[in-house]
Amino acid sequence: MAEYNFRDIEKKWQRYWAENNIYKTENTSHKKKFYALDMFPYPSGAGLHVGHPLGYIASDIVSRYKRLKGFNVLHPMGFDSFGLPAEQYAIQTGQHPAITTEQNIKRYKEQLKNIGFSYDWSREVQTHQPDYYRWTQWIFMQLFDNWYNNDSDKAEHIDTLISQFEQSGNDEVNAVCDEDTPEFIADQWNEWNEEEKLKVLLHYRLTFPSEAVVNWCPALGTVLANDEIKDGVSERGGHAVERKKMKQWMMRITAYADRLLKNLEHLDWSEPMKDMQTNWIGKSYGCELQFALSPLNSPSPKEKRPGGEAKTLTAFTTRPDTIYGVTFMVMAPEHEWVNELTTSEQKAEVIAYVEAAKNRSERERQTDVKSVSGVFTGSYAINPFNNEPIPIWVADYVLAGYGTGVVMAVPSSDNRDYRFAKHFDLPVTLVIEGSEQLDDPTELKHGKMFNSGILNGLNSDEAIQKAIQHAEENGFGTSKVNFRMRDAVFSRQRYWGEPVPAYFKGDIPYLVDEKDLPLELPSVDKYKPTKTGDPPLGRAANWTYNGYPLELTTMPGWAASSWYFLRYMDADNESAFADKNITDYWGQVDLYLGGTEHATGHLLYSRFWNMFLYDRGLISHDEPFKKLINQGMIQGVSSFVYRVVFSGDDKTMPEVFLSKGIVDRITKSNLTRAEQDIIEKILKNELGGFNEKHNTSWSVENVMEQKIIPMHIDIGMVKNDILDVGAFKAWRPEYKEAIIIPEADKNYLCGSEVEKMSKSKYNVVNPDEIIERYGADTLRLYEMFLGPLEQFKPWNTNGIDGVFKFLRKVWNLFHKENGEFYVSDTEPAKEELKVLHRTIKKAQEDIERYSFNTSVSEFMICLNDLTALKCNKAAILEPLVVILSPYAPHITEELWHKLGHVTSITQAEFPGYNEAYLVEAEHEYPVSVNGKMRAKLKFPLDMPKEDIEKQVLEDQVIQKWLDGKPPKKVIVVPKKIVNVVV
RNA sequence: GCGGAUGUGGCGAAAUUGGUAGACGCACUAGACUUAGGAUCUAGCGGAGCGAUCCAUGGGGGUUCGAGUCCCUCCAUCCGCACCA
Repeated sequence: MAEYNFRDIEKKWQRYWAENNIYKTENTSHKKKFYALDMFPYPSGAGLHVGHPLGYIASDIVSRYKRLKGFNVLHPMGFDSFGLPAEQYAIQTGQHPAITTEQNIKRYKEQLKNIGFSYDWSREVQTHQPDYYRWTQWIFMQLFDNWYNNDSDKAEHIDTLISQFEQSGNDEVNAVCDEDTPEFIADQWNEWNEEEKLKVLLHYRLTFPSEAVVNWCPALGTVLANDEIKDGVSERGGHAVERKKMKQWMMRITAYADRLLKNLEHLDWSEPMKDMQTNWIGKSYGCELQFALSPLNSPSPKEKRPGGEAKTLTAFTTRPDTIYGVTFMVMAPEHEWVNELTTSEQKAEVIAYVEAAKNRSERERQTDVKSVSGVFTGSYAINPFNNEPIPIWVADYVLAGYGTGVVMAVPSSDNRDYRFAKHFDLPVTLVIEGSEQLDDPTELKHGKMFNSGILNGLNSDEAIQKAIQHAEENGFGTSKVNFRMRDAVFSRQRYWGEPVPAYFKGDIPYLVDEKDLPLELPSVDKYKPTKTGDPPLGRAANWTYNGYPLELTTMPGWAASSWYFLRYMDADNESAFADKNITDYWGQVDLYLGGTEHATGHLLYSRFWNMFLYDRGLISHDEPFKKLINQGMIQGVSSFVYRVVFSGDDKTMPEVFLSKGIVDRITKSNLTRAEQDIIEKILKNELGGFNEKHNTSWSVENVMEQKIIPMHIDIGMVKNDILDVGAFKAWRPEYKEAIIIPEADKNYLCGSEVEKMSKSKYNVVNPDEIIERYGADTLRLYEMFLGPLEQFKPWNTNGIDGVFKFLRKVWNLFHKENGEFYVSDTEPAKEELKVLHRTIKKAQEDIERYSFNTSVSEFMICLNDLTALKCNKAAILEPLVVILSPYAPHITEELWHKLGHVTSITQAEFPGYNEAYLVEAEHEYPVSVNGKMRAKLKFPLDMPKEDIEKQVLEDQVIQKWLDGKPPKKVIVVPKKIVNVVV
């Protein structure tokens, strides 16, 4: 048999592609463009595992396919190279993070090149390089110099705002700004000095420094974004996170909340992904209602509050229709009026509660959502609809950061309010008809209102409208839209990130001059925070600008990744982040591939920045990613051994490992007497030796009394769940003398579990191993064959032989025993052409709908058919090689050249299929009676329905099933089925 | 709690608008060639039955001549958000 020597073939073509710049893409072309993009990786020290290339292979297939279809394809790759792991390594070793980062990048690139991707490496970006982050800093500066005008509904340069201030103050300015922005008139503005003016402008800038409550992670010494936290601990490392007030740079992403939401409609993204972003933005319609305050400690509405001023408490609600059901109000413990509204009698209790709430970490608050707690302030507010007094409480189920931090509690329709009312024995007023019949009235959300004054008889939706209208007319409420999304914190107390190009004169931030970009990372002696708690940049000597101190925090990870897709278009540009003509040519990313984990991080921030650049006329599309596909994660299959854990800290304890079967039976306590004897015998034996050597006196009883815990071990030591005991004992010095208790058949059985692939779980499968053994083409085909792209699936190599065999058979069909290439020049038979055109059609349709697994199957069927026909004709092979090339570029390139084509396959054309070969003159119809298949009959395709019906009814088999009865009707579906209805 | 997804042989999975369920591959069984090779080829492979045939797409119900596919309901698993008023 001829040898399919994938190693030589793959090396040969990878070199050829590189030397001849086969995949270099031009920025101008008469061809239509196609932009296929992968989410660029963070180059971690562990290298690529088999999960990473899944999406890369899919996008590479699409890229190669599109090239063959005559598109000018942009298919780049780069590295998101600022990040925490490199920094932590730097802290431990003192080595500059750039060194590790660049080593890792080198390794990643080697691995990527081995798989045979068709990237244009001349466009590579590395976000930690000054020539890249120079533009990240530049975009930051643009954001600083812009404000959001609600009237034009876009970002505008700050100068337009200043000129409005000069003419008419900020009364008529409709901008997105801070809540505490002062009101002023033109005269005031014009009298202010520069410092005062700049201070006011900070309320409007799209990026600005601010005192913000942030997620501070003491263990990492940095601030984390909400999406970097999972279950109250940091996503990386699982360290505790606490709430802390700190000076931070912020990004006014909330200005874009509405557009980020609305644009989702037009994006070709999966529904779950859109839902995730929709929920994250969390738009809710409702109104703010003002509740006048009663005099302290008095439920009477009549008297005026001491001090005269009629203060009101504002609450946000989505259900103003239930206003007559309000029986109390609740403020967040952090609310600024808590003190003021607390009566002297309640003071002690309230202060204690607020203190306790403050000290409760976010984590505790989150995990403990069930328990009800709160305290009465002693004050009352007035329901503006019926002038009833309502007691004001403080409770931590109300969040300070959402709405106004005050809730009008309607225990009859909100479950949390209901539980609160039950717990503190507060009244419940029903307002929706039918809720009186329920144990829990809050289960009925909508219906006809009653007990509700002016809203009586209306249904909920009408009542909401009426209530808002009533409140607006009487001046105690306005309709209001609320968002769950907050402004994004843009500061990290780290070294390994982009320096923020801003310096301070006193409190006022100024931008560095554009000509001084990039503002390069300074060198520091250590990568830790300073003794005074400043970020690492505080260690840099002369970290100043014109004598003023520069910002010490660096940018978060999402800064660089929010615009890298634009840099690929024009990666070497030194005078702009990218040339407008070029970004106009490439436009949107036509296909973006990456994981779901970026739904509320990267994919939201990059839409925000892109939209901002669009507003400023710097690019021509307001959405960066037209089509998004989320490839599923490839999980690892971890192996476990079961370790007996001795209580206490005795250094002389033996290491004992029990086989899985034994553990299972011990935990179910149905170990048979015989089995127990065997275990005890082995243990006794082994322990004897151990005791003798270490002069200890462990007994079988000692061991059997201990806890057993599963422990991850390297999957390389396990085959078919059976442990290689020798390898295990050699794995770690402490296991050299381990006592291994196997099953009755002398094998030690390991447990297994499907988990995320990670170094710490010892379950990482490296693609290099697969390539070494089967070749890159097999790896590519196999990853696609594994199942639907978007699905999560554990890695297993069980089926990889089938894919490898397929490639070898392709090879063998066109080679003699001695390895000589041979194809026949004879005209292909009709049957052979049919096989070919069916495959072209299927493969094309499958790629177009991103169903790569089915197209691999189609290739296999094609090969089986050709083998059966003994077809090795050049006229069949040539188009076949082209359609297979996106999947297995190396072997097909080799065959292409053997056919005598001198150029690379990239310049070939994807062949069209010919319907004529697919249409059969006769079609075999399954014939069913009442839906059950009973016979197969052949009819010419153009035979009229009536004739088919007639012949079907005359058929003996069908007559048998009709059993003499005449049929009610006959349904003929062309090219599908004939169904006789009795 | 809210939102979303998935459920088909021993396994990974096909079935594009309702139309022969299980394509293709793995594993397994038998045979051939060879003869101690993890090679290749041929055949079989959801369950029951000698068979015609019957039963099978998480469970139950419905629409239809016909349902893996559409509707209702329940169950299980996974993911996202989580006291958002």
